[in-house]
Amino acid sequence: MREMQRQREVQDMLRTAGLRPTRQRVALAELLYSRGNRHISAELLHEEAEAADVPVSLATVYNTLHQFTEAGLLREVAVEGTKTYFDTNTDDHHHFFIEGDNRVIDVPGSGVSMTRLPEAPEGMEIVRVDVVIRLRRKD
Amino acid sequence: MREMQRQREVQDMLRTAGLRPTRQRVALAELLYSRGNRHISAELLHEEAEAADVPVSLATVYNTLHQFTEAGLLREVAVEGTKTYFDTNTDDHHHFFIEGDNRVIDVPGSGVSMTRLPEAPEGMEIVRVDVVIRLRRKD
DNA sequence: ATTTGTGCAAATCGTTTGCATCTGA
DNA sequence: TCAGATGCAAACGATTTGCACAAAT
Repeated sequence: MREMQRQREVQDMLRTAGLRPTRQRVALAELLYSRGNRHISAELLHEEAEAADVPVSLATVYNTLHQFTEAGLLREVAVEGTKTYFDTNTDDHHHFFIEGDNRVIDVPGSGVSMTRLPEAPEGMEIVRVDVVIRLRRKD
Repeated sequence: MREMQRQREVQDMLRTAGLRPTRQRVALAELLYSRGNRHISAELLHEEAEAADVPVSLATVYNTLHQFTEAGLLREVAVEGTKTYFDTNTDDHHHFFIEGDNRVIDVPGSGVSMTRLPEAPEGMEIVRVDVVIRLRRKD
């Protein structure tokens, strides 16, 4: 069935990234990548895993998210606040952040463009430019 | 002397913002605003206060920073990482973030400009746009 | 006098770490 | 076999909170 098919894909993805496809990693990867782009916190992913009958410790969820990030399968989103979000979309793109319900969503298409990026200071190079558009519910 | 002059200015600033000019708040405001624009963490401000012989508890530093922020005297800078930075420059401007030494600095002038800001999703309005340019030391 | 702010210590939250135990190649 | 992964619980750092005390109007 479809289930096994997806597992194999995920395993290959992990192997390609140089990560052993363990039970937990495969399960987490499936949760992450089987529903389009997501912006998820460690805690929420942990809950989803439990709900899906995949017992994983929170520590392992953190380890896994960081490994995926280093392997280029995820991207950390720098939003203010204490929580860290991981984005399954690693392409160059920007984010809306909804104050209040603390949700992160992608800016569709290339809705932002920058003209005149400033020069990096002496001896520095630009790693990435993050744009976060803070939103509030209109009342 | 100059010292008292500055105190009065700061007291007025606080009163105008609707905050009682208490000993601690005046002292913290002086530290914040007497040396040009700063990007400072609660912990560092606390240390500076101690060093300046103004005993303030860390809790009060946090309270004060948040009150100043609500009053529009400060702006929280959304950089990833656990620590929160407060910026004494509340104008519209963007930031460099130096990975490694976790420093935040202002992008000078209006070195960045955005064309085509995306529309806010239905029922939402844009509060602010934060741009963080991540830098790494060139090797 | 009344309201508002402060200090302290304990509590909380998200995240990381140490280490003994398991598991996949 | 055995390097590498996992789970657990304890450790951690930053921030917050509750409450008795102190200071500002």
